[in-house]
Amino acid sequence: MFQAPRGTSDHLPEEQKYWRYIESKAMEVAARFGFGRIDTPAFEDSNLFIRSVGEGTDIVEKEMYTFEDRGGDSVTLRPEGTAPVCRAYLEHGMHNLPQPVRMYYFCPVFRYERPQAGRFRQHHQFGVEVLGDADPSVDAEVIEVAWDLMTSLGLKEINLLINSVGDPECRPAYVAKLREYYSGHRSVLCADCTERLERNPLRLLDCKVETCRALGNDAPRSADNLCEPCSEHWSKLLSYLDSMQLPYQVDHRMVRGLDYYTRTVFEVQPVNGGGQSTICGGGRYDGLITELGGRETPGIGFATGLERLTLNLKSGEVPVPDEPSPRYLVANVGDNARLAALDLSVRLRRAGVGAILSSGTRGLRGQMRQANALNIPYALILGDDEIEKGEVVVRDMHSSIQESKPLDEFIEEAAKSHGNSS
RNA sequence: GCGAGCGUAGCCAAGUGGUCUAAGGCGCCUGUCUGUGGCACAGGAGAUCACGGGUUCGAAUCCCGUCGCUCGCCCCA
Repeated sequence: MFQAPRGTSDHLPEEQKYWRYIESKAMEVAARFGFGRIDTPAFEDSNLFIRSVGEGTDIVEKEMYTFEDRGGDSVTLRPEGTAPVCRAYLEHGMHNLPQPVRMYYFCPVFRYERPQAGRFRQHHQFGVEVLGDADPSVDAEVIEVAWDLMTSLGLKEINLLINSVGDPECRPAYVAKLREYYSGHRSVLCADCTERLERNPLRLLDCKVETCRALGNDAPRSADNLCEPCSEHWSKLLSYLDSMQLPYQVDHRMVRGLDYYTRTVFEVQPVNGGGQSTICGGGRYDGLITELGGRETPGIGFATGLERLTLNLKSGEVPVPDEPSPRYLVANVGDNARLAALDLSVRLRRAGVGAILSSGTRGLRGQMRQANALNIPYALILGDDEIEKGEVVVRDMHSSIQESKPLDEFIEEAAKSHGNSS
């Protein structure tokens, strides 16, 4: 038997209500904030991601689905959503549009990782990007989009964490300072952190080993070591967030794994989250567009994982509306009735009304059971008697009240009311 | 990539070497109710016990490998 590849999963019809729910809320929020949808290819030139995400990152080093196509070009299944959007911005000359350009996307993303709860090799993201405006009010707006989405989804017990990681002006000095601080405590660092000290000192801050955590408390803080412009950006952002009354917490330990982030970074995490709990992450990337060969263009965005959101909706017992069932099930008894039932269901559908033909190989009893199991509000019954009189029995499955109606009259009424039916 | 646990019908599961031609529950189908659902009762279908190999007179049960899932690390949505 075949099974879905490791780390991938099927989203069965019974799961779809969560996806529809998230998609509809996200599109609603995006529309409210003036974002336009963009869809980009599932794969891109490999160099796009190597350049943007960063050569030293785990994503590029060991997680990309990279292969040579039949023409000999190296292509990569999209491991994140921001770089393709930036590529599209450049390719289509969007700097000629009114700035900033606000876009959102839904897309699958692919990373070759070890699967775990909340971590997959193919997962799906909703993300937004704002390109062409460096003002901290844009940061505040994007953070508001993220928070607005989380709260409109009905998620509770979540934290909004923000930090500033500076820019190429001030970050090197900060990293050096950090390295110096930790070097003084080399003897108590865990093995991983000793390694990190050389490769990526920022990562020392979010180590989970107790002794390293303790050191992190007194470590130099990024937000205290910003250059003048970054510092001004940071303090303005904080004042905007305050006036917007967003319940943020500054987290000096938060660093993010993609090289392109500058200044503002933020995440949304469940209060009682485990290892892979971040449900939303993003930040500013003012250097990314130039890295991809464009003129200097600031940008900021975030992405959320639909699978993780779904997990949180379920564990938080957030009520999610059911997918609508068809309004009618057409039951039938006897061979003549089967044809008449087929005809009736066709006429209803062509009139825009949801109807399914029940399996006539079952008895009426079985067909009623089916209507009940499928949560269909009305059963229509056709038998020899009804056909002879040109009528149909309409049974309200909720109240169990049923009545005979002339067939044509019924179809006309059904067609008329389908717009405002439940 | 590292460490650990797990894998019995669509789902949840009992069973830890012979009594397993594998219990029970949910769901599905049928009947009681010959043209009427939700309840109840009865019956039925559905499992090469993840896959492959080994040990043994005998394996769902022990051993090895593979695949997959889960948890922690790493990383991230």
